[in-house]
Amino acid sequence: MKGNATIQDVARAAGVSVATVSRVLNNSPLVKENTKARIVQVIKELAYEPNYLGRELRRAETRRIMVMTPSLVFPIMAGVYKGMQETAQRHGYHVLVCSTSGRREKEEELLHMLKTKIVDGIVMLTSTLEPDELNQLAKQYRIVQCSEPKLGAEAYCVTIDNERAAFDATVHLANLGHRRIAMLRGKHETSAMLREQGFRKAMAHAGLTVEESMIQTCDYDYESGYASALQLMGEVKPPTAIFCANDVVAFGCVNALKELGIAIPQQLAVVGFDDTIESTMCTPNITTVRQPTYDLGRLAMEALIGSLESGVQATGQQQLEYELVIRSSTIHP
Amino acid sequence: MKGNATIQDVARAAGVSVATVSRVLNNSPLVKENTKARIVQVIKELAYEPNYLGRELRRAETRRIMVMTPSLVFPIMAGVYKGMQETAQRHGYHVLVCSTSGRREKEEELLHMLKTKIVDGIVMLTSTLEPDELNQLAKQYRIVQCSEPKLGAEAYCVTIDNERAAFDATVHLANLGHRRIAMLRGKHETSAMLREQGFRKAMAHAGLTVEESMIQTCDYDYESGYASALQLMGEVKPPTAIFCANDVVAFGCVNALKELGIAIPQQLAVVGFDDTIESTMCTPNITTVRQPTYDLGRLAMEALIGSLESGVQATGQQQLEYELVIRSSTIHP
DNA sequence: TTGTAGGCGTTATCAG
DNA sequence: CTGATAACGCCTACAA
Repeated sequence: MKGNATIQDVARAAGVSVATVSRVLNNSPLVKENTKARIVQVIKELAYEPNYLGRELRRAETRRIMVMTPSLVFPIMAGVYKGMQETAQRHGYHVLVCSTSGRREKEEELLHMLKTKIVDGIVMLTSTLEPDELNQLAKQYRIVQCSEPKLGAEAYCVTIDNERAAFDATVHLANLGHRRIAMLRGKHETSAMLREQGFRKAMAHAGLTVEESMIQTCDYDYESGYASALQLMGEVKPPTAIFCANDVVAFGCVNALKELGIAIPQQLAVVGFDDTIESTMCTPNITTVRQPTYDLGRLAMEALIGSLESGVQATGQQQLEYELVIRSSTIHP
Repeated sequence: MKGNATIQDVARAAGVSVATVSRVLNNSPLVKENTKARIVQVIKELAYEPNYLGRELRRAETRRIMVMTPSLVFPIMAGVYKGMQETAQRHGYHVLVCSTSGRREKEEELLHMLKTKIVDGIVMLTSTLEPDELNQLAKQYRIVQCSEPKLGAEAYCVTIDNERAAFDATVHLANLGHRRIAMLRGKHETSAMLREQGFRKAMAHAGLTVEESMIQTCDYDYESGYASALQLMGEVKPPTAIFCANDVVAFGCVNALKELGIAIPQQLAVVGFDDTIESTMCTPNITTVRQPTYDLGRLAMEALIGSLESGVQATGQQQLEYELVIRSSTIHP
């Protein structure tokens, strides 16, 4: 198996210099139709494709952007990816979605691709970095955050107001007469913390007390929701409502509760987060907080690309509107 | 914002040649501890990171592999990705998972990364290429297929025996006494075709006739399953069992049937495919065909890496064992 | 309109 | 052990 053709081979075969071939490759108008045609012909014959490593090294840019995600299978990401992809494409950039699986080690490996110039910049949907590590990184490399803010980090971030969203969701439950409201929160995410704050404020606002056993930490998956619900219902004074970290967790709760013979929403109400397909797949359908996923992705990408073109790191926070979508897991139709 | 340091800068600052710095970078044993320490120190001070474009251009390899998938959110992929990732890592390769969203145009864009040397090879979980296009490509570039074979393509492929799996699933339904069995099949995938063959053979084997209206084409998502079920039940002689393209589709069916007030499995049985988490989330739990996802990924990756190291394109087919997992969507507990 | 030549950052060969 | 120096494949002044 022979190596592939290079620009030299094309030049030789076409009887021109590499410069002229390069011009054709980049459709410079300075090439005579005649010779251009000949070169195009040779390119086809040799099945020549330019080696981008050479081009990118020379141009000192790859026009590739990495999207760093905690998981390839987070349902909420679908819309975010779309917003990013379409935006990047519009600007002539290519997107690589890479998963850290939530592991620091994997994240460092991915950041390495930024540092070693394999990508021009990164959109972070997750990070295990400390705020000052992130600030340090942002001095030399282009980074923006999306959806999951890092408090104290200066890199641009677009999110919803997680605290207020959680506040609203909790108030919704309180208004329905619930007094013992539990919360299943994520572990390390900033949003998890902000939402807990919102939850606590809403409880106080409604004149309700928060029992610490009613706030549990969970992973963002079905099994975790299932197990946590069993745990909560095993308490001496179980809740009558559960506010979940996301829709899949809520789904897990619902199924656990069903198996316990608990009627939803009559005996117990469940609220999810994100408004992903799972909230509709579940019976009963899940009341949830809808995030503007497409715009989250779009704005993050626009900020990054702007930063790349201007050469100055993007900063600041931006908050988009969310919507509480009420379904039958909290209100009996 | 100044450009980042290069190997030259390091060499200058450390008072050595670039060659020596390069040796340190690649931990050659030929460097005196002394000078090595000094260089390492300078590297740290300058926050120097090698530019991989330069390295890869020189080495003529990137040690990156692309995994081309139809969708980032296909649940079945989770295990496949894992098998690939771990295998690649073990061999010192890096994996990029890229989605075509099922679009030819996007696929070509990704193949471009192969042709332009941004990745060393590709594992295809999907393709819109014709067999001979694929064969042509495999002459110049390293490609393997996983899970979704392209009939007539010579590139290595690892799968399960889709026809036999569908045969078994259908026989399972026939053995339960079902005579009007419907099938929701995928659109373009080879596996969809093979499974239809298996379905038809099983029907014949059980002495049952296949009515063409009982074989419907669908997308691999929830909504499609939901809509298809409604469609099937609207036929003059609706089925008493439905064999679905995957678990999410089966989930959609189940929910549609529930809304129609049809009892599962008493009045109608449902079989899924893949044994993803959704088959357990659904009530009732879904009978399904479990694929050896991890090994599918692992073997595909091993074949590709072997091909990369040997320089000769991998060929041949490999079939792994599957398992029919029987749950309550077909048999009342 | 085309060619020459230098350089992007790295590694590898070959002397010393 | 270390240092020049020539690639790797491409782009782009600058010349012609």
